Amino acid sequence: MSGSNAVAKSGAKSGAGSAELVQALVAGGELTDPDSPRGRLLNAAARLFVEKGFARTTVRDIAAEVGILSGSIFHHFRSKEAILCQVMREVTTFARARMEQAVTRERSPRGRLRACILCELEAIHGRAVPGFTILVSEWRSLSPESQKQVLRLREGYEQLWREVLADAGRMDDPALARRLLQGALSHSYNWYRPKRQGLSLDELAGQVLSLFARQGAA
Amino acid sequence: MSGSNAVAKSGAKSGAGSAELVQALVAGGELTDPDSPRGRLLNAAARLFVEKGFARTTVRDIAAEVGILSGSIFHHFRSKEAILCQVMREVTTFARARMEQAVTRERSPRGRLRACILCELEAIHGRAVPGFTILVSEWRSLSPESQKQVLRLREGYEQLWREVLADAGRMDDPALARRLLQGALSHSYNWYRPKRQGLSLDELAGQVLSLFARQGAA
Amino acid sequence: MSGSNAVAKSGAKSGAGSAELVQALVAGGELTDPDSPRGRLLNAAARLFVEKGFARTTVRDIAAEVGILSGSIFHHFRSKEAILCQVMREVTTFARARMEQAVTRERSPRGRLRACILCELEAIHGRAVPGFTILVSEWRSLSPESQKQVLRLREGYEQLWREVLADAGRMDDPALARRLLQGALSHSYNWYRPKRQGLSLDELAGQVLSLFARQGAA
Amino acid sequence: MSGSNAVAKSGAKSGAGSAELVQALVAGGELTDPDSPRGRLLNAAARLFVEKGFARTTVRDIAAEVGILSGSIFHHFRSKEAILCQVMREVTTFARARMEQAVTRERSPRGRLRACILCELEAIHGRAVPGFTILVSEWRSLSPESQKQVLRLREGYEQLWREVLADAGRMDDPALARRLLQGALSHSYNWYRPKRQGLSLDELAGQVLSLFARQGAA
DNA sequence: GATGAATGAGTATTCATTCAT
DNA sequence: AATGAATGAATACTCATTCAT
Repeated sequence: MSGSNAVAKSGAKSGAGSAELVQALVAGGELTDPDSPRGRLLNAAARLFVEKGFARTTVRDIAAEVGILSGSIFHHFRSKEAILCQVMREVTTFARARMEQAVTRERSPRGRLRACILCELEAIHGRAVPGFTILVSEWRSLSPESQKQVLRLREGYEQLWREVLADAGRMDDPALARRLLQGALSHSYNWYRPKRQGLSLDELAGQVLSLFARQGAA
Repeated sequence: MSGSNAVAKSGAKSGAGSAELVQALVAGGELTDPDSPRGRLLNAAARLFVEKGFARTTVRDIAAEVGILSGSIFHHFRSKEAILCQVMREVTTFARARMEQAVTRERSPRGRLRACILCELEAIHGRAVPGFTILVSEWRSLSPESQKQVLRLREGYEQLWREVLADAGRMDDPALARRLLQGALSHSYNWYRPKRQGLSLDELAGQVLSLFARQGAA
Repeated sequence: MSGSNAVAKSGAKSGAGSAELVQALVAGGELTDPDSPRGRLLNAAARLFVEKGFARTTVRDIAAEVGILSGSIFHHFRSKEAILCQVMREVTTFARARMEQAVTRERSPRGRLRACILCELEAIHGRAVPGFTILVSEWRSLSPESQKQVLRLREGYEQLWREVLADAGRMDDPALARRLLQGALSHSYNWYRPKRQGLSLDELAGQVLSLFARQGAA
Repeated sequence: MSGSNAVAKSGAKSGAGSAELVQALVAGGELTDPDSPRGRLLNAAARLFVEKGFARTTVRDIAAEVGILSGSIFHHFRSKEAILCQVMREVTTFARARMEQAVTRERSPRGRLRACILCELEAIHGRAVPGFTILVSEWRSLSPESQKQVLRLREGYEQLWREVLADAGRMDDPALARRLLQGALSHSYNWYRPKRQGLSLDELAGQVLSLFARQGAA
């Protein structure tokens, strides 16, 4: 999903090396080459789904975005829903790989938790991986079968979160904490604007961390 | 919005007296009588918008739900969007009145915060006021003009939240705290099932409170 | 059809005495009393049909114009088309009576022709009888049966025109002349604006007369 | 607009060479090729608008006329009104080109006036260019913006008329004369039937000419 | 005579999808 | 792989008309 250029431009700390990560995943067959026609289609769709929502995005919109006609899309994807599904799969794959990388770099439990928070915030706000928010916002637009596919891929991502959370604090229930955190973070898409608030994502991550794990555990 | 029967059934602690609240608001012209044709339409629409989303709900669906034909809907509302707007207005009005009531009953700052959290959780999960979640999930389905109308009504609700938050703890930024909390709570619609988790809304409110304001401030 | 007030206000030469004419026709059962509910309905409908066209005028529009609800219209008329038909009948009846009156007053053939032209221009431009233009513009909105009814009433009006034309000039074919004249006059509804052109209807009648019967015959 | 076959069939004097004229205008991008799907749609729409009126013609009617389904129309035109607008534009373009051609052929002022009259009569009665009458009859069905577009194209046509009129007679006001003439001619659509009256369009043009410019000016 | 609610057939328009070229 | 035309079912919305109260 992630356009290599977008990654390059971001310059975010945990985004360093994202271009290489994409290349590796493409090479491993886990991601579609963002420079292929199919990859460009996925990127355009992801952007539009985020911007206007799945139902309000037409295949014509997507086609126009990459400069082809709507009919031609169906040479690449069986259906509009298949595009959404693939976007979600690739977003999930990439977000997971990226978070694993980020977590590995950190040594303290609290540092790892902070890395997870920042990673997800960056994903939500389109640093490196456009389309992450639709995993939540368009979940119901997916057929049950597609949902299962994506859930399988998502498993590891959530597992990692829970381990980091369990490790980081004295919370009784890491799964619950994850859920609350997920809601808090994904909702930030609706209000966070870096320019307007004069608050960087990194700072926001810090605030979230201190609010959720205030007593300095770990 | 809230059908008096739904309220009666809920039996939730802070829901006590909701039927009377609805009656008072209807009498004051702030709410549509849930037993009028228009009110039944609003209730049905709210339920469907929550369940399937605004875009995937057809006016036929709504009409069928109350046993009329689709064309007849436009005797009561100018457009499908006007229904969404009115649902949001009434949900907002009711949620605000209900939270004010609940907050008034509490004496300690922490008690008031807990009351707010519980109130919003109950709203989200359809105790007393079906349709609360679409304030977030379907916000973009509303035209800018309608958004302004709803925002004006929402103002007081958010103001109350910020006051309670500021009062309850040592958070530097009540507005930020509110936003994170709002995301965390509203996302619970996607995962919380009272039966499955063996966790009551009241208990969940407690958990949220302890996570967000752990060190026992206030 | 003709509102007595409109007539009173017009002050046009040949319009003098229109109020009395209306009263006489109402008394004779040929016209609906413009102050009765039915008459007000007909007047409102006539105005709207002229303004927006029959197809684009809804029964709601008509009802709203006289301050009742759309359903109530059907206590007065069987259908929307019945309103159009009745408007046309009354317009025709009145226009004919009015032209007979005007022609009688003139002594010269040319004077009578001029009176006819002025009469029709006044009818077209809503002096005294709103709705005259729809006799042409909405003719096709009428069912064949209704057309026949109106045609029967119109007969005498056209007969009078042809006599006056035959009498006034050396035209070989008064019927043809009438048709050309009718088109020329009725089209004036689309472009003639008394204010803008600084041309009174009376002057316009003069111009038309000199163009159609230039050599001063009669 | 004009199907080449229709032109070929007409055999009217001034219609000679109309097929070539259409071809030239199509080549110049001023007219849609009447054999393209879009052109067939325009032709069918023009005929139906003339026959039943714009409001009473459904897109289904138009689609059925060319053997497609109603939805497919919107592949070619943004809206029903866009079809009306394009019909009017093409009718105007063609009528103007045709009249210029006809006027050029004549040497005397009176001959040129007669050519204009005949040209417009032929246009009105569907010789060579179906849809001309809707320029008058459906003018109000057009949005103000579309009206402006058509008016711009019509400018030259009316300019030519006024020049020919000014040149042909001693009329004080060519613009007024044109308006009366336009009304007289366009109304002929409602009554002229070549078969019934035993009057050819050419003869009718002569009668109109002698009525409007009787004294043999020019 | 009027109301307000409902009907039901009809409207233009949208859009994912198909397919011959 | 792409095009352009078409499909066909669905969409929101309109409106003349009916009818119990």
